[in-house]
Amino acid sequence: MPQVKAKATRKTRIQAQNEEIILKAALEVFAAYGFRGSTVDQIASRAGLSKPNLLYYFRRKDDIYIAVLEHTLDEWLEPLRKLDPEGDPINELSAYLSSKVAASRNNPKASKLFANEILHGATAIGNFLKGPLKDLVDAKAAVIQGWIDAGKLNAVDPYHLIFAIWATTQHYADFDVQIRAIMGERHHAVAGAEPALLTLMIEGLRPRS
Amino acid sequence: MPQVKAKATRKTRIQAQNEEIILKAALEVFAAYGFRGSTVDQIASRAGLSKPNLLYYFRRKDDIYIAVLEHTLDEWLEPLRKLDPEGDPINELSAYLSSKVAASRNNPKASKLFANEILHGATAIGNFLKGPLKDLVDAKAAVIQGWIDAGKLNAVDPYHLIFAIWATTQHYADFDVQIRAIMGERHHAVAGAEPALLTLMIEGLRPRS
DNA sequence: TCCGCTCTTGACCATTTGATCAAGAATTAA
DNA sequence: TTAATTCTTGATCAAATGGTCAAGAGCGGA
Repeated sequence: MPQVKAKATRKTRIQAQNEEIILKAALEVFAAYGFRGSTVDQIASRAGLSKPNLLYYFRRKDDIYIAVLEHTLDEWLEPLRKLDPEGDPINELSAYLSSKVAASRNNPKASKLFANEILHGATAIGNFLKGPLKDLVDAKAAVIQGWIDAGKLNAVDPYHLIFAIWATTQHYADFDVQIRAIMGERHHAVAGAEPALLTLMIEGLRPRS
Repeated sequence: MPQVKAKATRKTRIQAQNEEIILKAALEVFAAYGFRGSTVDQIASRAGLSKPNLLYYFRRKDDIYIAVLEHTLDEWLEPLRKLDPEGDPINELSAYLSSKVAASRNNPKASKLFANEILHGATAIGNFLKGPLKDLVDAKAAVIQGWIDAGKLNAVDPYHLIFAIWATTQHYADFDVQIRAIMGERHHAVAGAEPALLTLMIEGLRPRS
């Protein structure tokens, strides 16, 4: 599997338009069935194009997949970037958690796409994980550690804290089928998730006397 | 995709032995590549059998998959079953979290298998989710709510609390590639996860004066 | 209008893969 | 030992699928 890589060419109007349609269709299909489980025909069909026509814009199935990932990686990092070292720790982390819950609700397909990719070894975004993502997490973990050292937060390993926020919030997108099976369709599970997670992570389970 | 269903027939020694070998091989392959991404040849090869021979024991690829799921579902529920209404709430929930962390470390393949299955719509275990799993979660959520009503726990929706424990602990199995990319191979991430998650969920982030 | 370039597609190909089958080898019960 | 049953596999099939190609349709700038 080739790695995500930047690419730039001039584009026709039709080109830009069709590529957008294709990427949208591909995100839906890849998110639902994974890379191996998706077929070029499926994507073409959902995009309203013939298979050869789709392959005119993206010569290989891999290329479509890479393009979809590229298209979504940046916005995925955005919430964490906003964590402000100057802000109030509790407020900042609450805001981060809230924005991740919102992302799971507003863009569950992106979450599922990444979950699939990572679950299967992250062959396409390995460099992204070890590069930009690691760098960002290292930086923000240092910020959190600073807050802890200043006595503004309980001592919780910053990396595991970040993982916990990722895990709990993305869970509502990735495992929605399980959540709906347990809570029923009508409970709007994601809506209740935000206050529950905020209370849990900020106040903890042990009652404050 | 057919549903998980019980089945009983008398078994030869060779039969029992080969079925065990096959299920072990199938778990490894399905966990790594998902249902669609795995091939019968792969499983047969890893089991040390020819493809027709494997298909002599399980007539369809679906049957192997179902059998692997069946084989793992029960033990997956076990930790939650042990949550004791008579015990101390903090101790009970700590023990549950710890046992889930241990499960992620000791049997990451089972975790990945389920993650894959649910991520793709849980077509094979839908009835399991809506039946036994939901029943168990409902029961244990009631227990937790009882603890909250008795003032022994902060008021956190029990369902979301259970989801949070699932999400955070299984994350270390399902997203291990991402965690290793960020923390490096040598950090033994899962080892550090347990104390971090315990502190986070029990004490919370806000310092207790 | 005209010409070159972009876009579209039906037909087709090669490979992969789930599944079958007949025939022979190994095992078991008498 | 023998006969029935179970187990094993090489050869093979049909369907699905990623990808190609040549030929024609459509578009845009001169």
